[in-house]
Amino acid sequence: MTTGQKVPARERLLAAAEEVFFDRGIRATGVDEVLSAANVSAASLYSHFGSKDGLVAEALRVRLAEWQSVWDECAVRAASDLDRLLSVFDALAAFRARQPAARWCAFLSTATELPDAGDEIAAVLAADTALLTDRLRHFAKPLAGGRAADLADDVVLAYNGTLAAYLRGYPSDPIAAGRRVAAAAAAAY
Amino acid sequence: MTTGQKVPARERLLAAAEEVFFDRGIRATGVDEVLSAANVSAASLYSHFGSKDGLVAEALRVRLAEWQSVWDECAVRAASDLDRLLSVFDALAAFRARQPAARWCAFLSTATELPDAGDEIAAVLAADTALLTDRLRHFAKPLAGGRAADLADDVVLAYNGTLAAYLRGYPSDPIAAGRRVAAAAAAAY
DNA sequence: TTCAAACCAGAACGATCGTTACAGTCAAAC
DNA sequence: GTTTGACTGTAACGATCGTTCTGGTTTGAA
Repeated sequence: MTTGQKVPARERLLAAAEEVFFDRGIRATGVDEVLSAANVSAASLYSHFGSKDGLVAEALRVRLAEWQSVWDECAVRAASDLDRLLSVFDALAAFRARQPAARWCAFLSTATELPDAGDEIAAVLAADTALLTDRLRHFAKPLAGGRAADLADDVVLAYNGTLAAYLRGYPSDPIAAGRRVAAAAAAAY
Repeated sequence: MTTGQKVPARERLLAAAEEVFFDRGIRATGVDEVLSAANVSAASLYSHFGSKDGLVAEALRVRLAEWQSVWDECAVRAASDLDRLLSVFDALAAFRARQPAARWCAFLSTATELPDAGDEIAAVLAADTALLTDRLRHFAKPLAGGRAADLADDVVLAYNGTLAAYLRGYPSDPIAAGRRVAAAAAAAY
């Protein structure tokens, strides 16, 4: 079943951190829970990441890279300009399938839980937003021309709404509703 | 300037709680900060509310009542069926004008910060969502008829997106973008 | 065999947290 | 004048937190 080669402590830590921090909350989860979930000693955590915040920051960076690659695949598979614009919702569906227990969005929930987060963490959150806006503006170009930035704003807003819908528990099918709203917005251009 | 009559400790506590909890975060703010902001002793807090969570719950109840009354005023002022449906965005603008420092939505941020919140707190969050869906379904009736529930879902999603936009810092004018997206969704019915 | 690196378990640290206890002050009601 | 209730400031409690320290085990290369 398993490959047999031992997974390094660093990777076990990152996997455990993604699970417990983003499912159960960063502040709600003590370092000890991460350590026992990863079967790792405290010394390993602090030698690899320096602090709890350091681990959070690295876990966010990993997550952003994975999210970007999932979105990549979905975008190239799009059959039309509109599908490409809306591929962010397909990517979200694919991304969430890996971790159904996730509360909602790791980046936005971190922004809520750590309002005074250091520069390292804030930079990842900013990178997520930058990725989102840059791509959507690019994808919106053939559909809205000079008003591509406005259309991208609309899609980001619908995407935000989909994420927050998981937190609120309503609407019950966040991705379907988000995609429908984004499509309606695009139709207005 | 002031009326001269002393404000009871209970009200001072609620005012301070709304300020510090919803601006700076619940978990990030210790009880001591609330006490000194309200100029109140610890014994008063615990005799009035029993616990920090009890204070949070009551502050949320107050906030929900105020939000509902602000929305009331905006809804009756609406000049058309569409305006009435979109009045939730006017209400949000009016509500936020009172407390510009607020991070984003007190209910959704509480859901993020306190994933294991007790029944008392969870009930207020559920009541917020119930208020939102019930009203929007009612307002959507003359516009979408039998599909009023679907249109209400779309508006809730756009509303969610507007709130999360404050957290993300994008789009830069969350209310304008949310209203525009919700209007586009309504036009599809 | 020796050495260095990676990792472990476990105890302990200082700080902060929510909460309680104690003793005293003040104003209004009887 | 006394009593009552609301409130105060301060100190302390136990728990939990992030972090560090100590000492030992394993592993692979020199």
